[in-house]
Amino acid sequence: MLSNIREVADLAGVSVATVSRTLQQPELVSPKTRARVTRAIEQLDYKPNLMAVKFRSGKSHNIVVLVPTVANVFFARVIRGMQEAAAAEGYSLLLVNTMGDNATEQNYARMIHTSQADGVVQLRAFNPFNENDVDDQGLLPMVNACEILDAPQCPTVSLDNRLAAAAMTEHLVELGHQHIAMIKGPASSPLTRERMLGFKDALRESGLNYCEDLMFDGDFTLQSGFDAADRILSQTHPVSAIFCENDEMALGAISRLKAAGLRIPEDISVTGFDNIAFSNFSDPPLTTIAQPAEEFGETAINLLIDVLKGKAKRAVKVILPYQLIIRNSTGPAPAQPVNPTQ
Amino acid sequence: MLSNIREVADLAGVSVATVSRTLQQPELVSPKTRARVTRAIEQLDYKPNLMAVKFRSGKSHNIVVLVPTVANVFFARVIRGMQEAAAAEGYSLLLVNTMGDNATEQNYARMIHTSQADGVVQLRAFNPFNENDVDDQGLLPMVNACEILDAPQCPTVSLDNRLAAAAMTEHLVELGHQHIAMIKGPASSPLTRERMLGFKDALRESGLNYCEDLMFDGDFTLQSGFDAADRILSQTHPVSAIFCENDEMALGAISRLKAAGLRIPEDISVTGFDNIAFSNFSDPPLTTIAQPAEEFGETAINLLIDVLKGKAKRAVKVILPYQLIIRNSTGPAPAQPVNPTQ
DNA sequence: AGAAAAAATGTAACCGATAACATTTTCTGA
DNA sequence: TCAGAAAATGTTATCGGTTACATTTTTTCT
Repeated sequence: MLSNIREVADLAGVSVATVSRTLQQPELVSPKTRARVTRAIEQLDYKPNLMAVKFRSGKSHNIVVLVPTVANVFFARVIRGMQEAAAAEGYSLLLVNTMGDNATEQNYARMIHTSQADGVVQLRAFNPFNENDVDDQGLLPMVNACEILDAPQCPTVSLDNRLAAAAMTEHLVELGHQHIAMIKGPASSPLTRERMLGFKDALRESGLNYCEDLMFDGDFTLQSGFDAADRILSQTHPVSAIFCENDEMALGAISRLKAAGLRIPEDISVTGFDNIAFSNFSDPPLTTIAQPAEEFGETAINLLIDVLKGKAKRAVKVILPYQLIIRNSTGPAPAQPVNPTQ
Repeated sequence: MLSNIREVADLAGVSVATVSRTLQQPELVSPKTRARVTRAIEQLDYKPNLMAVKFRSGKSHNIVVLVPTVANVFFARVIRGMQEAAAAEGYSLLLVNTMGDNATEQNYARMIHTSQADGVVQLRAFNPFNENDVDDQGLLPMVNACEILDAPQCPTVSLDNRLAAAAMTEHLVELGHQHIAMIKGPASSPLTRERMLGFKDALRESGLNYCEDLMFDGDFTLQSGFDAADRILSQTHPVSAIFCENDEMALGAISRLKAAGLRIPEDISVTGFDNIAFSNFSDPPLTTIAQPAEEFGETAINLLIDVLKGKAKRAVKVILPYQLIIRNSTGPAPAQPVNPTQ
């Protein structure tokens, strides 16, 4: 059924080497034999066994992608970008849903040691490798995307989250907001820390006080945004705006705020981060920070391939641009901020 | 750096076969030698080269997953289910974003011929194989999930879309709706046809007329739902409810309807399909059909592994249950249906 | 104890391609 | 025309495991 290179060689009346060359370096084969071989290949519908090629070459042309969860809309876009870049270079993606589990990540990163994959793209700021895994250039076969992992041995593609968060905060401050709550991502995510720092930066620059009581925990899901808004409503500090660390939490929060009869943005402003498709169709459409998600994926893959090909001499850090998208979930601060216990 | 089986054999003072057996069928090796080998493996930190194993065994333990687009929230959940089932059985997923392109799908399905993958999970109703690809049981190394592909040679896991659509329609009819528009998916999707048939079934049973003019095309994206609603608003037939073939289009439609000043469900009811997370946090929360997305993925993978292991004697068709989830996007039909040109 | 059976281990072919090296063929130029 | 260079092609070891088969060791039973 499946023919191999020997059958092709026999049918074409040449040696296996000639068949291999016809496929790999056709310029080394004379036109006539090349034609004979090509015809034999077609006749037998020969397809090289890529497992054999990969085994022999020691290159699997597979890339492990460690994603906290594919259910996240932003990551879905990043993955799409990776897909395309990888396909263009002849690489396949082995997608792993890590659910944020370090042990799982280390497990899968080990696929490199078993030659199942050549490299890893990590979407979380966790390093599943150790010093022994660096190559001759001193680089890890890994690229870190979206979140910043403090590993000098690997290229990173990210966004200046601190600056972006500051820009968003300034937008709120300009609208007159003085009581801004924040719904954060999990504490384990450096992204959360960066965005919080940007938030603080902007408050300080504006002469506003940072209030620890107005920081609420979330986990980037709709439900967690909903729950955090619930907690915001049941505490005593005044609040006129909520800065959410991603769009999903913002949409969840809006859902809860509306259920409480609050109008957005008249009573309270809400902002997101990521600019997922839903944020443009919500009521109201969400003010958010656009990230070039597909480009994140694309860049990550290309950087990794550079490392794998030994083209990268040192770990570059790529910072992609963000964009503040102002829609209708933010408006002028109300005369009287929301404060349920008043 | 990376040690191979021969080094382990040398260190343990046994033959390579014994090392291999220690790993594959330990019961064939005496406890003492097994211990010696195990110690050598640890000392050398030996990891079998899985590319070699896969090549030799002819089984890649890879599964190609053809997804129209990972950006679709429903598919993201299905993929998560597949991930887990695959990992549990030692398989890896090669995810391919086909963007609905037949040529791309055939290309990637070909990974089976090049021994890069053992099987395919197809989330679209397109068969990238031909009759030659069936195994000795007469089965294709493929499982069809979500949409029903009319291929008797491959297992299918789906939902009774026709029945579910009918149930949803009945719900609207019971609320008194007599002018129901439908926003469909792409005509190329059999799912669209099934849901439309269910819609028609229910109308007929209720003695209502089916009106071709109230069928609108979409492509399962938010934007297409928005656009379709726009078209609904600019035509002349009265409409009191819109049945959308998925949640994303429903949310897009709601966005457009609200922009026109319509209240949901007081002026017009809207329904979705899939029960994605967003549908529970929208304003209003969406009445929809819940599908067990993760279970789809899980079942698909398990069926495929059965086929690959030769355990499946014939192509089974699994029908998973749906559930009508009634939220606040549907309500009693208004006295006067929406009809902008009136 | 010794033969037969069972268990443990070893030897080496093999999977399918690649590529180093060897050999043959074709081309070039005096 | 013929030596030498260049081009084309062939031969074969090799990648790292698995496994059929051969051989050796241990156990069992009379």
